[in-house]
Amino acid sequence: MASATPRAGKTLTEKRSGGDGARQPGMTDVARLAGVSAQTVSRTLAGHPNVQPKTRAKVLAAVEQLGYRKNNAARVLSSGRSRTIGVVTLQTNFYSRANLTCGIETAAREAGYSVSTATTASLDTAAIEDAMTRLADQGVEGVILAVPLVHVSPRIEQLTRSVPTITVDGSRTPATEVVAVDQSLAARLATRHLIELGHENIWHVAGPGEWLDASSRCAGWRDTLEAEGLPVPPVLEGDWTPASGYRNGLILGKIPDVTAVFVASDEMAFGVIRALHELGRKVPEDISVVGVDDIDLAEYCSPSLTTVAQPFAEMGALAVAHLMRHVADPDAAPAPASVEPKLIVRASTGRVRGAAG
Amino acid sequence: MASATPRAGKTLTEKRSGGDGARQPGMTDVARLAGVSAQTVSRTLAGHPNVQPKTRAKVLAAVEQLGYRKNNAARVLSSGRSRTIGVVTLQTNFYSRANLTCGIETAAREAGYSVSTATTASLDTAAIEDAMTRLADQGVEGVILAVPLVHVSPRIEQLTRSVPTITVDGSRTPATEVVAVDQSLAARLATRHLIELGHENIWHVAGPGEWLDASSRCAGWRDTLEAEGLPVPPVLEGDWTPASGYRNGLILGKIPDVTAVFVASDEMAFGVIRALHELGRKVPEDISVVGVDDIDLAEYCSPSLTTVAQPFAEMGALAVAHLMRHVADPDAAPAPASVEPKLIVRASTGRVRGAAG
DNA sequence: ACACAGGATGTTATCGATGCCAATAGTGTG
DNA sequence: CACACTATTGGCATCGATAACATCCTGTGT
Repeated sequence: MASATPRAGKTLTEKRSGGDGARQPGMTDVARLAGVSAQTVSRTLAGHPNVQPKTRAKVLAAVEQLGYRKNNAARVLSSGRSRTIGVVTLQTNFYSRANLTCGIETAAREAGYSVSTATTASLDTAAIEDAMTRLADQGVEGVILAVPLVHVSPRIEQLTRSVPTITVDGSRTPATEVVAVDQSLAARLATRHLIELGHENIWHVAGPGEWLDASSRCAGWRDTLEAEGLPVPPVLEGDWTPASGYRNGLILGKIPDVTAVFVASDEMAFGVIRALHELGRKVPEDISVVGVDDIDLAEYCSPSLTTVAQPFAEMGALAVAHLMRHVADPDAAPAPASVEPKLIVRASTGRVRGAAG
Repeated sequence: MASATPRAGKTLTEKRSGGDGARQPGMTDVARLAGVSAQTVSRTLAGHPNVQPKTRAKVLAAVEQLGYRKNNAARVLSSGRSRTIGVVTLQTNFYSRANLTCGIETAAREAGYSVSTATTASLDTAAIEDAMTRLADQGVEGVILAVPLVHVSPRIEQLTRSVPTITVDGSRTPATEVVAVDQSLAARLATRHLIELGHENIWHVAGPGEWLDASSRCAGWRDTLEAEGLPVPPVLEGDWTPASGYRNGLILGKIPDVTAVFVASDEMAFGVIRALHELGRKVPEDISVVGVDDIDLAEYCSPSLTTVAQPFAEMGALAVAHLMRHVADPDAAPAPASVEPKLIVRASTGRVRGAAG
């Protein structure tokens, strides 16, 4: 009986052959063709310095000829490094998400890393745990948590301890660095702008309270008003959608004294403006509106939207940079980074009616 | 001399220990603790039926106790299946991209697959080749090409042959299935709607000519006009951005006879409307505007935008379904799928002025 | 009661690349 | 001219899980 060994060899062949007998060439195949050892092939491909140009050329030629491609799984298994980072985002198609992941992807690629995404439908601790677990199981070297964490569950805590994690615009966990836009500053810029235009009754349509950036913006708005000795009206809360902005706009438009609104996102601001329009209150003549994000459309609605721009792409790059540093040296001290937002004045804000020119 | 073997053992330990001596438990550790073989652990975790409940329980308990997690790289290497699919998209933050990837991610997860993304900055053949190569090197089992391919280079051809590929809304390659929205229908719906409102001079602001969906929409618009015996005005071309819509809107607004415009995307439509507004031409009283996409904001601008909705999320799911089928049976005959868009009438279109009521 | 089918579990080889160490070749110095 | 030293290259074990094969054990039919 030609039992175990030969049979295993045959099995191998069958496994690889997708039906046509061809097999992906391996490093050994390349090595044989080039007349060197597999090890030398590995070194050549890894860009190791100590390889003679002549040898390198031979190897590269063989690689070319066979159409050889490195097997990623094997490389990962053997080296223990996956060269992949994971990104956790919300499933919603917010402008910010699209831009952020874009910046992350680009920066990661430049650092020689791949990106694996895991989205979560909700801010549920369980859902986020699940997303992070999926990434961890995939063997990512680090994770960028682009969701606003409210509670940090023990499980998440544990995960962030075993996998370097950077939180973007979220709450800070003990083991996590945070890269964030200074949301409080964004709110102050917007509110101050309105105050400078003479407004004294400035309302706020906020994002969901569970979101850190929503509450930061709210706080920034409140602080600015209080610092100026202006009244702080009740907060209206939306869910980031234009529809929620619209609903709140309908409420706002019926309140006589309101002359300005700081809305926590451009999308909601669109809804607010729409509602005000329907109620016959003109923007900016009757009411000034400021948004946050500077989405592409902000400049092209009527009136064009005054807003606070957030450098999403740069944030993505920054997050990757921090993550790389953290991956390289897990013991490095966390260095939270914050990026400054920028006020962009357009046509949706104006001097309060009747105010001194 | 305790030479080679022991030393290698030590190396291992050092490699794993991230400084604290703890090591990720492996399958053998679990097996030892549960008092079974590694194979049984594997079977249990793979949900293999032939495992006694008692044994399964022991294994699961051991897994739990050690906090064991399967090593993905090892699994992939040994099984030859990565359970990962790749998605190639453009870096631009178009609404469609965000929604599509969302649908893909969700569907993939439900099918037990992970998603790895690769974005390309341009439609360059080289850039797309690069993105696909990155994914292929990562060992994805299939690829969803969510970019509109113009030319299919030999290299891409070759890649699609070795990796099951589904193209979304792109041109059809020999080895590729296509899942697409019927863009021509979208254009016909929009154009017919305008015709029914009495418009006879219907212009079109198209997307970039290299994009298949742009040219399909353009063709659908042209065909409909010709079928009705209406004049076919010159095509204005934009680049999907609101800014390009604005530029074309400025041109359109100065042409006296124009009473309706079919714009190839909502974002451009916003720009067009904005320009018309600035020129003092009212929408829809003077000019009716129809967009395509039904972005979230379409309903909340003034006037709310009549548009043709595209079921992006469903398309993503459909693409994944087709890909899974293709991965399971690479020899299956391609079955192109097409999804129907839906006209959504809002306030940016109206009867042509002076037309019979 | 015995043989046999079939379920449950263990054993072995292997996936493909890399890290460490050994071996060899080539260079410079006293 | 010998020795030390370094630049190159090869050999071996190994990462952790799985497929195929071998084995053992239990229940059932005649």
